[in-house]
Amino acid sequence: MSTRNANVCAMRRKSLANPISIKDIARMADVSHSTVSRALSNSPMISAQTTERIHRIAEQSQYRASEVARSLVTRHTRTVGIVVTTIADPFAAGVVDGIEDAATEFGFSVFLANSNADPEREIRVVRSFEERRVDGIIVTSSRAGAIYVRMIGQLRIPIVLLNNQHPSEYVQSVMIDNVEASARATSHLIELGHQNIAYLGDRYGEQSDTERFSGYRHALQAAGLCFRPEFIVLGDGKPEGGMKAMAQLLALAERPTAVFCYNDMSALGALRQVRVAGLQVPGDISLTGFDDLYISQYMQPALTTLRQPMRQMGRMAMETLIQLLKGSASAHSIKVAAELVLRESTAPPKRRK
Amino acid sequence: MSTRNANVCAMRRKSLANPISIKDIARMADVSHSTVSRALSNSPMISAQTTERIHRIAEQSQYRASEVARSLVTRHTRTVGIVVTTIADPFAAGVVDGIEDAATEFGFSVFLANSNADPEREIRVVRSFEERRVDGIIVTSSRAGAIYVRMIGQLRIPIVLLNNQHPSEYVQSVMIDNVEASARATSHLIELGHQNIAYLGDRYGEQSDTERFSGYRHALQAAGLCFRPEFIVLGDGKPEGGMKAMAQLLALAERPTAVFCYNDMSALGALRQVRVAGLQVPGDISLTGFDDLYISQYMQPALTTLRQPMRQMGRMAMETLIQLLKGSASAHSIKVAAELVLRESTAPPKRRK
DNA sequence: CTGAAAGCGCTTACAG
DNA sequence: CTGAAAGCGCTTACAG
Repeated sequence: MSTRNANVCAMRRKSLANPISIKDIARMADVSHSTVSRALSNSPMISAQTTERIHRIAEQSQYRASEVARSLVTRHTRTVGIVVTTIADPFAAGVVDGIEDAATEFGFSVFLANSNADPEREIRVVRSFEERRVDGIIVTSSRAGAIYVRMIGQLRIPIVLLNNQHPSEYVQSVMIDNVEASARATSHLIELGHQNIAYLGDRYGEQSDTERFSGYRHALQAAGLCFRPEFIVLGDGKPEGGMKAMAQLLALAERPTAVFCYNDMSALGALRQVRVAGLQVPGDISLTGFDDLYISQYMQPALTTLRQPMRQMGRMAMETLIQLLKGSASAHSIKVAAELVLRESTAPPKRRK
Repeated sequence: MSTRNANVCAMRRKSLANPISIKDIARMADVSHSTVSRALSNSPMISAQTTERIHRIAEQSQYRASEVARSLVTRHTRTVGIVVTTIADPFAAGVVDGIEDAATEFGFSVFLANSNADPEREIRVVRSFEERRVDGIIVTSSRAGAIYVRMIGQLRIPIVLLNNQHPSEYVQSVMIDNVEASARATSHLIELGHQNIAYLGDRYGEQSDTERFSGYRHALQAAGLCFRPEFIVLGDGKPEGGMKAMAQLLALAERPTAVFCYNDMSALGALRQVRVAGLQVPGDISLTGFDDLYISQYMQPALTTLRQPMRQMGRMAMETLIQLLKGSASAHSIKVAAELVLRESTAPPKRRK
């Protein structure tokens, strides 16, 4: 680098690194920096006149108060840390959208971090949030085990878990009511006249899978329908796995007439596989999903599914956190009900027995 | 609240607000806090012995260095602010995923904020980022006008724009090459034998729409095909608008045999509308999209589209920012090529003229 | 109503 | 190799 370039760089760096401070504007206004600080926060201690004058000067000189300096003395940062598996997952994105909305409303900024489903990375992320001195943490759909939850319980930072594995009793959480919802969707299928209903689950042993499966079984049992092990088939929560699992179902001597899918992504794959096999939904097979992703209403046929109110859930998590920060006691665990959204992918079976 | 509760709250607050500091561990180790600071950053000035001892003590006492205090003295925060329209948009989510990945790699944390396409809110967001003293800002797909871009150009914080309206020459940017890509997709349709190709655009006057339309026209012109105004129809970038726009096309006396859609979401709606009309894709009409969202490969039929490498683009934006921070000059504007992904939604027209 | 002083938790010259 | 001192940009008792 030439000397001239080096100089330019140095100048540039300097200008970048030295925003104007409270002292600068104190000098301009010919008052102490305490007065500036008070005026800028509209303290009643300062005369209306000086307050206004200082505001004007601050405005003109494009002054931006340093939140980092302020945080050091106030001992809070007005930030939240959010950890998601990956923000590319539409469910996570919906939740974060809701959190961000509420956070902004309360004057908080949000740190976002992906765990990539890697427990070690998740721990590093939480650690970095501690160092950033976030006021609170929200973790979404973490699969990190019970050990980790205990660790997190010992955290000195308030935390709220959203749709997490093993929320434990030590932390606040907001969870979708999986078993109730799944039972409802299964009952819907039964009421339509289906007797051979399959469950297309998730092979990764998610707690949500266990719960949804449980709701499915309850509904079957309540209706006096027998449980058929060959109707239980496992995907991976994504279209790819849904296709493979559906292929297994289609290969059966006696095919189910309806399939309850673990989530919408699985249902998308299942639907595709049915088509590949030259069959129709819901003509030959009815399909239900879980989540109600934005695209599900545009699937062909539009998907009947259980709607998780992602944005509201995110909002609730943020609001719970705010309560925690204020020290007011609030519900330990919020269960939210999914809404059954009836669309085109479910219909009565072709021939009743 | 009872007195007892109040006490509990006070204790709790205290424990939350007072993490252990460098002074505490200095006391434990019986050294000065300067020594602790140096040992913790593995300064060669400190003996291996003391360094190790201090590390052990810090570990045991769960010490977490305060990034906020550190930031105050080092004058950088190792944070980036990202502004997206809404993180619920799958394109934004993909980009943020890439940014986050690269950021973590470089030891940066990311602040995320939604602008909700509201210029005022966008300005507030940027302002809050300034106060947070972020080291840099990345703005994705902002529609905020040229005035705003100028304002942002005067910002003392390095900024990089991704797929933005009017990037201007004052700021770094990474942009998809819309016109080249669109021309390629249109040419693909032409090579298949289509002569009546419609353009289903976006009514909000996005620059990307203008550019994609331009690529479409270039390709038509290069092939000597005449441009038909009635084949230009406007959606809203979402399935809903795609449906309506496609309905207009289907109502035409002479229907197009292929439709180039502004983006995948529009194509999803268009596809649905074709189905509603009892027609087939690609049998009766070929369809192409833009983006290659995750779901596009699972559409029925799988969508032929132009792939924007969202994660890589996010990564590039972050890397550009890092370069900027290091003061090294880098390309002003990076143009990235979209990849034409051939799938099932395009085929030769039924009857050639 | 205003100012001087102390302090938040670090880093980093400056001494020794 | 280690420590005392100054300072980053704020807020907030304490005086006047």
